[in-house]
Amino acid sequence: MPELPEVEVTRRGLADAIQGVSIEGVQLGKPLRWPLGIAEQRLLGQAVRSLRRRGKYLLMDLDEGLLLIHLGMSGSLRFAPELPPRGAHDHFELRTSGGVLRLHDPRRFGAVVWAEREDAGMGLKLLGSLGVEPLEEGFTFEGFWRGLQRSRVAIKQLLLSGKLVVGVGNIYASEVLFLAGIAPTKPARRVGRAAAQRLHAAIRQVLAQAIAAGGSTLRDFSHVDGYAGAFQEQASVYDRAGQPCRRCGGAVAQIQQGQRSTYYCPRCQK
DNA sequence: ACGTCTACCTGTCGGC
DNA sequence: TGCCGACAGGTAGACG
Repeated sequence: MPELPEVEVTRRGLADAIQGVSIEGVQLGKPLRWPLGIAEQRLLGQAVRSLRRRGKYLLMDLDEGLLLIHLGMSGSLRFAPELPPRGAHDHFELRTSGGVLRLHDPRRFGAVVWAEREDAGMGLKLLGSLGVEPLEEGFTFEGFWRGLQRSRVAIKQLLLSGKLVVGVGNIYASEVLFLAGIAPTKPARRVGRAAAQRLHAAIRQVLAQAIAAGGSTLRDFSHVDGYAGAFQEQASVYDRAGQPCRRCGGAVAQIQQGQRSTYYCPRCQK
């Protein structure tokens, strides 16, 4: 579920409501990817100051330190005055003065980790080597171009790695390469300047559009999968193996790259 | 430093 | 209907 757009949509949906609430209780379910890293007691009484995002991590600033929240493959967050009784896959919960924040994550690849600061200790470990934010000023074409030229890996895998630019997950990697007309297997350093410009623009465009679409379908957080459904109806190639390319009519191909599925149109992407 | 692979976990779906 | 393998939106950490 969560690539950058979903995480950002989640952030926007929660930020205003959660700002200023104070933590009154902490409930843990089964272990997530890492331990919380702080005694639960120390969170009690702390106020939530803001909710930010870095890559696919949510950063919840507290009076002391911050919580890094990652949704992994299957995580979703809800925040409401009251929630139904906790289920088998609800593995983290904060009871606050303004409602209950709950992480639902069946596969438990997600994480909630406390860090004293975002640029030290666990914060640095998790956030320190992330690439630039695709929707911020720092994502310049020249920087992107230099990054492409430094890498010999297939362009799809470079995008997915998050080392150059964060937030492009497995769905959007296929989608942006289709939009830019670049074969996913092409070594990054072999992508030409004009194609790189198309790709740079496609990344911004696709992610921004997805956020806008997610914002409209996920606004009330009652149907958690609303966004994924909406996006996949308009996907150009993702999960469309064998179906006609929307541009040329040829069959969409599916291959494996680094144990992940990639979809593309062999005729439109060179 | 770079590229590749493994591991973590549960649910779902297609084929037999 | 039931079982079984393949696969799923991520990424740190280990290894060569």
